[in-house]
Amino acid sequence: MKRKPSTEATSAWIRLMRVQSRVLDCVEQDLKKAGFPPLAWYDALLELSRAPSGELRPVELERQMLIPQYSTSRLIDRLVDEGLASRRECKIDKRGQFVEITEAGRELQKRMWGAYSTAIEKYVGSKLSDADAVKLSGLLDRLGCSCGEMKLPPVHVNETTPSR
Amino acid sequence: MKRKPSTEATSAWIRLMRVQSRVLDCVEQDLKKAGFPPLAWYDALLELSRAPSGELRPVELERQMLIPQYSTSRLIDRLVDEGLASRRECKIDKRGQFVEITEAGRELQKRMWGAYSTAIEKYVGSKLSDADAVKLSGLLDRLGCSCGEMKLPPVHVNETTPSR
DNA sequence: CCCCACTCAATGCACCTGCATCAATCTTGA
DNA sequence: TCAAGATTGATGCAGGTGCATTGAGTGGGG
Repeated sequence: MKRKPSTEATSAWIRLMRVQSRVLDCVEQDLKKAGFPPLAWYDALLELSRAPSGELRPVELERQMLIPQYSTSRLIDRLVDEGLASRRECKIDKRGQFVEITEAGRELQKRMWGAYSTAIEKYVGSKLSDADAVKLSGLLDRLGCSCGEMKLPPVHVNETTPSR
Repeated sequence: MKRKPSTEATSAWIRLMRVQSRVLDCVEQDLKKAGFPPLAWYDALLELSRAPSGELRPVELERQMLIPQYSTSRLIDRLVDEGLASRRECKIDKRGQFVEITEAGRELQKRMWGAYSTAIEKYVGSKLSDADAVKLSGLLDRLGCSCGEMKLPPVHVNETTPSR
C-alpha cells in the first residue's frame, strides 16, 4: 500500500532538487568562467592526490566517487589525455591497472581548490551560519542512508535455493 | 578577497550534492522501473495541466521549469512526438506558439503522480518528520535565493553610460 | 516607412551519459 | 586441473545537454 507523502515532505523534496541544481550550476559556472574543467575532474584529482603514492585502481575511484564504471573509465581517459594522470599496468592483476596523478594533476587540483572554495563560500558559507550548516548536514544525512538497495548482491534468487 | 568556507559549510555543500544525486537517482529509477518517462516530462506536463486551458508559451514553461531555452524546445519536441502535447500557432505573435497538453498528457501526468508520490514518500517522507521536513525546506530556501545574478539585464555597461 | 535592435524558437555541432556488451583475466569448486 | 562464473575495464550506440548561431517576427525611433 502506498502512503502519500505529506505536503511538508513534498515541499522539502522540491526544494532539495531546485536548490541543489541552482547552486551546483552557479558553482560550475564560476569554475568554468575561471577557465577550469568540470567539478568531476576536481573530485577525481582530489581522490587520487589523497591516495597513498597518488594512485588508485579505477574500481576504487569508482567507489569513492559513486559514479558508474563506464563513467570512471571515460573520465580517466580525459584526465590522461590532458596529462593530469597516467595509467600504469597492475602487475598482480593483469585485468586491472593503476591510475596515477601527475604533477600537473596535483597542481591543477590545488589551483581549482582556490576557485572552488571561493564559490562554496559565496553560495553556501555566506548564506548559512556554521550552526545552520551543521543542521542542514544532519537533515541531509538522514536522507542519504540506505537510499539504494544497499548493494544486495544480485544473486539469482529465482531458483529454489533458500536465497543465501 | 576570498574568505574560505568553514568546514561546516563545505561539509553541508558536499552532502547537498551527494544526497541530492542519490535521492534523485532512486526516484528516477523507480519511475523508470514502473515504465514511466523521466521526471522532466512530469514537470512539464504538470505545468501545462495547471495552466489555464492547458496551454503555455514555451517561454513561460522555460521560466517555470528553470531550464534553458533550447532544452525546453527539445522537451516539447519529445512530448509532441509522444502525443502528450501539441503545438498551436499563436495568432497575435507569429514568432511564438502555444503548447497544449493533450488528454493523453493529462492522463500520463496523473498516472505518474502515483508512482512519483510513492517514491517521494519512500525516499523523503518516511525519513523525516514533518517538522524536520519544514526545517530542511527552510535551510534550503536560504541557499536558493539570489543565487544567480538575479536577472540583471545584461545591458552593455562597457560604454561610458552611467550604467542605468 | 524603414532600419535596427530585440524576442521567440529551432538546430548543427561537440561532447557527455546510460545501457548493453565484450574481451581479458582471475577465482572457485568439483 | 579445468570449466563456470565473477570481476575489471573498454566501447558502440542511442539519446541528452550546452553553446553558438540562425531565422522569423515584432516594435520603436528617426
